[in-house]
Order: sequence, then C-alpha cells, then structure tokens
Amino acid sequence: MKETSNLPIGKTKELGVQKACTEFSPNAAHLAREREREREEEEVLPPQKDLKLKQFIEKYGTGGNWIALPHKAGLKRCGKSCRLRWLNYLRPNIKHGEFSDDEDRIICSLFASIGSRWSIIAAQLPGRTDNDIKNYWNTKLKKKLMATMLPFSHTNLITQPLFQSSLQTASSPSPSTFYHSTLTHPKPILVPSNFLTNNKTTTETIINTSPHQLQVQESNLMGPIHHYQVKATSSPQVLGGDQPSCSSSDGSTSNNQFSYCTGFNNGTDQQMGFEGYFINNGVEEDHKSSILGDGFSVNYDQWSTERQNGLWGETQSDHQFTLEEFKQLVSSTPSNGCNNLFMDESKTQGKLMYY
DNA sequence: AAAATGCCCAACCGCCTTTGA
DNA sequence: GTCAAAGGCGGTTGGGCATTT
Repeated sequence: MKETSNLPIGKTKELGVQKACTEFSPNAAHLAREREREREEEEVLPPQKDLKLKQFIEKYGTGGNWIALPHKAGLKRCGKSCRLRWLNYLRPNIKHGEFSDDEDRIICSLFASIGSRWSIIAAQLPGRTDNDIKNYWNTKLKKKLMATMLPFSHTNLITQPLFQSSLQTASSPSPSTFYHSTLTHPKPILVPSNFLTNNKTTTETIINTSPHQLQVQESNLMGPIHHYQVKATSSPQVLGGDQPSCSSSDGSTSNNQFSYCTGFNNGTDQQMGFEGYFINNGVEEDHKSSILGDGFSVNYDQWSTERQNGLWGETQSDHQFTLEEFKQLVSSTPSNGCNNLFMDESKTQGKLMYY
C-alpha cells in the first residue's frame, strides 16, 4: 500500500464533510459560536486536527457518542467523520503498507467464506481496517486472483464475476461456493456441497466420484486458489440423490468443459471445499429443470437466465431474485441440509444471492 | 517537457441494520 | 413500539502520483 497515511483529516474531501454535516443547533447564539470556532478551526492545520482528535479520544475516550465528540473536542467535524478518521487512521496499531501473502490468503479465504463482510475480515487481520481491506480487495487482490485464473480461461472469461459467496450462518455450516467458469453461458450442474467437502477435494476425488469421464488438469497456481480444469469426455449426469432431469439428448458432449476452483485450501484441501461446477453444451436448451444435489431442483431456464443476465455479468441486467421468486424456484430442499444455493441471511429485502 | 491517462486509496455518501433508552 | 445514535456496507469520488503518449 502506498504510504499516504500522512494525509490530514479531510484533506481530500473536507468540503464534502462540512457540507454533509449539519450544524448542531439553529439558534443564533449557537451559530455565532460556531462561526467563531470555525475561524479558530481554520487556523488549526490538518495534522493538528488529527492530533487534537487523537489526544481527545485518548484522554476521554469516545464516550460512546460520536455525534457529541467533535463538539466536545472542539473540532468542526461531524461525528461520523471523526469516527471514520479514528477507526481508519488514528487509532493505535493501525498497520499501513503492503499486505503480506498470509494476509492475502486470509482475506481471500474469508471472502470466499463470508463474502464482503469487511469488518469481520478486518477483525482477523490486526491493524487492518475494513476500508483498507475493501480497497485492497477492489484494487489489487481481485485483479491478482483474476490474473491467476486467466491462464485457464478461454477468451470469454473477462466479463464474468470471479466468484460469489455468502455469509455462512451458524446453523448452516455449508461452505460457500467459489465459482469460476470459463464458459460463456455456464449451465450449472451442482453437486451436493458435501460431495467434496466431506472428501478431499483433490483431483482424484473429482475423477473418482464424477459421473463424467474427466480429464483433469491441476494447476500449480500461485496464491491460495487450488484450480483444476476439467474436461468431460462423456455425457453428463447429475450428481446426487434423485435421478437427474437433465441429460444430453444427442450425447455429443465431447467438447464439454468444466472449470472450477476449490476454495482456498490453505494447504489442507478441505478448508473451503468445493460445491459446484459448470458445464456447457451438456444440457439441452429446452430442459426445464436441473437437480441440485438431493432433490434440490430449480427451474433450469430461470436459473440459467439469471446466471446469464444478472450474475454472470454478460449483460447489465441487475435483476436479483426476490425471496418469493426464489421459493418458487426451489421445489425442495436437500435432506442433508446441504445445497448449493445459499441465502445470505445478512441481506434483507428478500434478495437471493447465488453461491 | 507537457499533457493525457490510469491507478491507488482515503474518505464521503446514502442507505441499511443494530442497539439501547 | 418508537426513536436516535452508532455502526456497517457497497458504491463512489477526487487528489496525488506514476506512467504513457
């Protein structure tokens, strides 16, 4: 990370802060005092503002009331701004500078596990702030991972999101899925999440348990991702309990290709597991449903449409399922409690996210 | 050398949820 | 139940800097 930590508070967006923060009181006397303080404030150089805030908090604490704090500290800041400045920059033990490989791994692993819960991720990285991690993820780490995967991609990879993930709830310990597809319009055949997580997510496992005849290439990627490219050489079948409702009518699946990533294995191959992979050309366009694991079915057309339109980024459609839509799609849940669709319970408004 | 461009990142915005009185 | 404040988040902005043209 670039060492820009000497930026004084509000240097870049101070006007915005001032604009956003309302006056504390509308009465004239108060406004006069405000103007007076504003004049005083003008004379305080930015680093001194930081110092002022820091010293005040170190001396008196936040008092559990950020709104009142700048008032008490004699700063013309809104409480939220002070809080942000304190949390992201001023508080002790804030770490600046490059992220280590270990930190990369932790971030990737947690992101794959719980999604963009930056504060939770930050809690695992002492000295790092959620904002810092978010920025790092958005500007560097995501690209780094993308670059890591590109050697395995075909030409149409770029517009697809790298992965989706979700918060795991305590009651549903299924690991999130780390999706990666090289396909233009991936047609998902999803395996029960315990398919691999209960086993070693190794190449051998996939080969041995897959209904396909697979040729697997294992990569020696840098970074935390264990990546395989799987090429199907036989007709696809759906894995899991009930009989699949999708198959290839012509059986011409010689060019079927799968691509998936395991989670971030941290050397164990088991930490995140792997829950799904995709197939193209393996399912007829007119198939209406696909079995997801043990009887977990979804209207295939809707599924794939959403995949293509909303989640795979190939159009700009921003549609997400509502809860009701989702319920309509899901005809049953797997008996083992493992499935490949996870509700992100941290999200509200009935929106569904795919994992 | 100067202008244009792209990248990085601290910080802001607006919205939402959580918490506590 | 209601309200205010705190806290959290994704998306975004814009200044600073490096690189390219």
